Amino acid sequence: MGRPPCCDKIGVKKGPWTPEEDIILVSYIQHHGPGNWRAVPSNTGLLRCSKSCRLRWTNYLRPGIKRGNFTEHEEKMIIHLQALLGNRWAAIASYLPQRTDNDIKNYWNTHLRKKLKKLQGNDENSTTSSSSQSNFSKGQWERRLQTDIHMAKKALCDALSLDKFDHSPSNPISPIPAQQPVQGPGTYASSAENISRLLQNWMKNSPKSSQLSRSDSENTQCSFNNNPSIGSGSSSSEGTISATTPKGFDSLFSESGNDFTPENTVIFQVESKLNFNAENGFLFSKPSLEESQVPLTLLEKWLFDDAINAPAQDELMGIGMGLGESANFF
DNA sequence: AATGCTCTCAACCGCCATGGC
DNA sequence: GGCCATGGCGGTTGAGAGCAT
Repeated sequence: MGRPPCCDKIGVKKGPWTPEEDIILVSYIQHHGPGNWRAVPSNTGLLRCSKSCRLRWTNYLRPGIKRGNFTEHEEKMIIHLQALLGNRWAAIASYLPQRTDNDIKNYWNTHLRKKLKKLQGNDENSTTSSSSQSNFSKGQWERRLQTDIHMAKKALCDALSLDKFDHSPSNPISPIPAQQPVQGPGTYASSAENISRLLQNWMKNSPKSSQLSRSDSENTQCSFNNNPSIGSGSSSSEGTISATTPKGFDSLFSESGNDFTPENTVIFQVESKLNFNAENGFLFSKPSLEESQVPLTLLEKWLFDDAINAPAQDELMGIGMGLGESANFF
């Protein structure tokens, strides 16, 4: 017998999501939080399979997702990380806040791979199918580990400079080192604007606009009302910062979503290596890579000691293989 | 204006990992 | 330890938009 489908295909809708479906999904998650995807279709009445709901949320509806053109910095990051990690898009995405693995994968396949190919063609380097990949097999796990260690060091170094961190509510996601702030709706999915409009009325009647403080096993949360709760992500490196906003649910998609009051809640998805904790400052969280096998506390201590002795620097672009490739690329 | 081609990216599919029983 | 349900990930597809002819 073959493996049963993830959901029975009868009566399951496929294809593009409508704004109405998006609203239903978002409002459900607003109340229940992401997770238990199996229950989502039955609880919401959506004629979608659980996987589809999860994908729609993680790749499109989730707040904090940056859309639109990739910056040069992001391009470099992707190229370099791809050289180091291969096509492990989820791992790469964990280093690029606000970008989904799907986005990165698409961008790689449609833009960067082409660019690199072209570049390699100019170099008349006959090692097609990306020389980085052919080299990649050698010492693969060492490089991965090295990458993670360097990233972890960098994150820790950033964490050490606590005074640099802006705790003001107007900067809720500043733990993301040297990254752009969470984008407003301008860069949010265009359909979100439709949703936002549709939600205007919905919000007015919304009962006590959805508190999102939840014990979500998937995400690490910290609230900005001095009630931080740090959870341990079971499988994701993403952290979720839930903060309050006067704009209510609408602020998920509004420009001024960074204002906070205790009345309403907005979630910012922060794919950061750091979790802010009002009590401890920062908690270091391991990268989402499965290769982080060392118990975190030991690694933490080691990294911490090392970070103190080593000057903080932007090591990411200068480590591992493929650096020259990346550098020459631009 | 019509047609065909190319490109983009949201969504799907299938496999694997994990956790609970 | 085996089975099952569920979530996560990477590869792939296909609809639609944009562009060229």
